Amino acid sequence: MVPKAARAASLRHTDPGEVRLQEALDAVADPVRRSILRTLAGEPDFSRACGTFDLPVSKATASHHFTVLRAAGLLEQVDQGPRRLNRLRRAEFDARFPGLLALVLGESEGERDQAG
Amino acid sequence: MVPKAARAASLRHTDPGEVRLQEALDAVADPVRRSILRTLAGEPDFSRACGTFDLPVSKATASHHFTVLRAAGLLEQVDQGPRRLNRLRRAEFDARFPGLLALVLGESEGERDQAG
DNA sequence: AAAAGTGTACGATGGCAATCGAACAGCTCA
DNA sequence: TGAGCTGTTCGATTGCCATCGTACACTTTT
Repeated sequence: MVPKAARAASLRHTDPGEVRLQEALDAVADPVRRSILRTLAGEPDFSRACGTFDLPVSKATASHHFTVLRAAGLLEQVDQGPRRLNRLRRAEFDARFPGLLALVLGESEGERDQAG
Repeated sequence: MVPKAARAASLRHTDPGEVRLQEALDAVADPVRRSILRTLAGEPDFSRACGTFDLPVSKATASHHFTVLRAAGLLEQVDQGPRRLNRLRRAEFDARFPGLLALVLGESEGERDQAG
């Protein structure tokens, strides 16, 4: 039998070292994506599947955000059965863009409210 | 005669300490604005008027970008005759968002090319 | 096989920000 | 006062991105 095209085929990771500042800033400029990063930062690596995040958007939109974050070198994903587990690429990303991730993770709740 | 409403009336500066991360990232995520910041970083304070920047946009659009940067606490402007001189608020902004400005200023030409 | 659960792909839509030209407002100098 | 310069404001346009629902793909379990 022919090996299955494994769902993981769509899992292309970007080396943080090859990410341009433009892409990194675009990724991090979205509040939903920053929320994902913060949640991830508070949990052990690969302990959170995409569907376990409490996000104010649809499943399709959430999936899109995870794709953007992965493409920006901000997270690594591995498939585990039907789930896709996530890891924040702290060290690698910080090496490429020192301080940027720290700003996102340090963002307090008070600084977030008022949209706009 | 009634004192003129002085052109400077439109010059509202934002204290970098009160800028939210969302606003800072939005400001810095635009390539034209980053170009302004980099140019400014290479010149003495208040030595550059808005019109002296080599930007790929119209006068009206450039004016808009300066307004956004000022509102984000990234620059200080003073009127000198018909000109508006600019100063990069390095220390203040860096105190509020450590490392962010450094990333922008450190962005090399090669990293900028390829749009997208 | 079928059902239930997780996530992606696709096509369409809406809103917002960047952009522009033209008009306006100050300043300086003749 | 008028001309020339600098920069802002205004209204309109455009392009892009976040968003959505639906359909599909894969996995696990029954």
